[in-house]
Amino acid sequence: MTPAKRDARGSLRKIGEVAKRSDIAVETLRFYESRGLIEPAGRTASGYRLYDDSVFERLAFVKKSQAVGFTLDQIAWIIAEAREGRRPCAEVRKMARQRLNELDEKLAELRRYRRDLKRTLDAWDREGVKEGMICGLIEGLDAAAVRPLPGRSGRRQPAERRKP
Amino acid sequence: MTPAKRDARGSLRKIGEVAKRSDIAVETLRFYESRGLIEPAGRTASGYRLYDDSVFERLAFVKKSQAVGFTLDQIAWIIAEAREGRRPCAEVRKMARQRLNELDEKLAELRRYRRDLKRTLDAWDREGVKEGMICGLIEGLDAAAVRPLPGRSGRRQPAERRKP
DNA sequence: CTTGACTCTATAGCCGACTGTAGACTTTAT
DNA sequence: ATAAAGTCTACAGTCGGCTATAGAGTCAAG
Repeated sequence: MTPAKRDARGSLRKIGEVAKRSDIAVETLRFYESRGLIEPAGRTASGYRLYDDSVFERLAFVKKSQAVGFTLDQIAWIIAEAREGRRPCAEVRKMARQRLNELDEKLAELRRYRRDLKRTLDAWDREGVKEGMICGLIEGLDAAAVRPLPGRSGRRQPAERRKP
Repeated sequence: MTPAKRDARGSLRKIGEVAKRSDIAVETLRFYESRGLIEPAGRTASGYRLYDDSVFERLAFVKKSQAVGFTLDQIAWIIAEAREGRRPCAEVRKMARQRLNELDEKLAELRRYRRDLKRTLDAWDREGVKEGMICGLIEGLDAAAVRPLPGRSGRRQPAERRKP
């Protein structure tokens, strides 16, 4: 009745191998567990996590959900629902639709920023440095451009897995 | 020789008034000072900050710079340069160009996310719920969509200035 | 003259998704 | 048998831009 190693063919893997195969850092896997996204099939006597291959499907689900922009909390919620036998399709659809709207808003916003910045740069190219506080570059901006800018912060590039 | 109140017509303002006029919270103004973005013209004997009207131009500069996507550190650097008599035009231009590129990349990325999500939602509409792990919604995503998504985190809506 | 609004400094917390550290233990390879 | 590599828990730190709190002092109106 050892909970771990219940099937020799099923090849249970330790966290390091899961990390390599999924290209997700070991610490991130443990972090995902703490957020309710994954769970090991069992543990060794000494406490090492053991995963069966379903973890890869689960991780793919997490990644794809992230790719469309769901937060880890949302993903954890969906998984929890599913584990309790519910299929939260209606809610997931609603979330997806809402996400689509957010994406559209963000796109519109970014396009505005781009347009303003381009305009400013072009003006500089045409007219050279103007009188102005610092270089006439930014001061020439449309006042309407004065809004907060999204998409700069937190989440930066996954930061190059170091291979020791 | 009182450093503060050096010109009666110039009307020095305390931080609360600057906050109201610029619609930037008092705490944020102090925070900006700590980041080298603004500085009071002087202080009262009791230590209250006093600003002259140039602070509004400065704040506009900060806001506009933020609007095109510069970080506070970059803005502080530009200001510091200018204060030392340099006009860092070349660098500012370079920063602006780079920011334009970043903006373009981010736009392309977001468009991909939008396209993938739309595709998934449309497929659902046409074909209904398919067999799949949770709802067939996310699982149906193109594997190519599996990339990190920007623009969700940290910076959320400026959070409705409370008016007491 | 009191009360309440304002200001001060210093410091901690928040959001999201990790990333890194310390210190102890286990497993694997030589 | 030993050393290197892997794993464990628990918790702090990162990024950017604020936002909030505590505790004390200051100022203006009634």
